Amino acid sequence: MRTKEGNKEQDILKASIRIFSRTGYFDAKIHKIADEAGIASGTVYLYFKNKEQILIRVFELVWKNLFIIIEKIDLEETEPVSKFHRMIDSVFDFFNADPELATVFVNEQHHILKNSNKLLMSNYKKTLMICENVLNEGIRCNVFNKEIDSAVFSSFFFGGIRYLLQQWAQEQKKFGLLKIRENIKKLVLNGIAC
Amino acid sequence: MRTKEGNKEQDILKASIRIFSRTGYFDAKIHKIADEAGIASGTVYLYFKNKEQILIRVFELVWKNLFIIIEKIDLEETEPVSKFHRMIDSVFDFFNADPELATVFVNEQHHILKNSNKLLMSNYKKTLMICENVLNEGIRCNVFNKEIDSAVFSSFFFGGIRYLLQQWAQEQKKFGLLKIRENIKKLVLNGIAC
DNA sequence: TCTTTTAATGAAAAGTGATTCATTAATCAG
DNA sequence: CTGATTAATGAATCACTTTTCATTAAAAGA
Repeated sequence: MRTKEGNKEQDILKASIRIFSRTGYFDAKIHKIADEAGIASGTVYLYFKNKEQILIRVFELVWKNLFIIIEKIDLEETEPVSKFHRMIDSVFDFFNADPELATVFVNEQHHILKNSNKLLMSNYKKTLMICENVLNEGIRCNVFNKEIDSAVFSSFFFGGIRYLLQQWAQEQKKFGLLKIRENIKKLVLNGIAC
Repeated sequence: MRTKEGNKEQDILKASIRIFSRTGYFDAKIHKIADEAGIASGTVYLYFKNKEQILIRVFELVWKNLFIIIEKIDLEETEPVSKFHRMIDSVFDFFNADPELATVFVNEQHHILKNSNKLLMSNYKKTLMICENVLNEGIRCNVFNKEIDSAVFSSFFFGGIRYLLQQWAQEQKKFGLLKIRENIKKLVLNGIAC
């Protein structure tokens, strides 16, 4: 019998991320993705049920990886402030390694949240929960301000990082991610007031 | 001759915001928008060249209004910190008045930035510029931290607010916008560290 | 080598929804 | 009341993409 050569599923995912980041999900045509992956358009359907499943798969993988990263840090560190530092560093490292993935992650999130699947949402929520807990831990230990609401903080924080990543990945890339990272840490920990 | 009754352009815009916020731009069908506006689908094309122009119009109006609001404050206040407070308050007030608009604004921004038009971009950039200048002013007056990069700050700040608005407008609405607003001010000005 | 089995292809079908435009409705001026 | 003018309609068209599937290609085992 004929055997599969290479890993077409991987190829399709990689090609999709490239095309999605360039044109956005809805302007991304299966035909283009297939071209980019070096296969025929019909072949895509041997590996994915439909176009939407490709996007869902991308997000599944992202949130699975983010969860693994964040959970590891949560278990390894004890101090809320150290957790905070390492979590930011590693999220930035993760996206730094793949700017196109960052763009897709940022831009298509709302589409995903509508048509969410359970596996994905579970990792998404678990990850956000860990972050919220870090803040609550810090408040208990008296290293974080009692008056900050952890839910509001998490949303603001994630949203801010999302947008910065978008800016960085999409066009400018003027400022390095390292500088961004340090600025955020400073801003969040100490505020902007002198 | 027959005369126009009511303001169908307004009706279409209002209906579009409702439909866009509910389903997202790409799943929003002209047919549905027409239904919601109480007109026939063909009528939409008497007022807008195509579907995309409706979305662009929505963003034009938002950024025009935001610019007016922000510029007014910038001219009226002298103190960077007071500017900061009033700007946040009024942006929140603006979206508080129309949660559906907030959702569209947050979710479809990336689509707009791709197919941008000049008028829109001009107000968008001018508004962001004012905000960046407020920070720079503050740094000069020694009320804001010298080590914060104003471009990074602006992006983070806007992104954070965008995401919070989305969370608030879309589903939960558990936390009131007022509480969110105060939390953000505190967080940004003083950070989370004790 | 020949058969079997699975992989891959890409032309064509099916579906979709944006947009057009011939037609109808309403209003006004004379 | 009639003709002229503009507004509105919505069925039909058109453009376009996803998805299917009959066909072909490649590999493995006999």
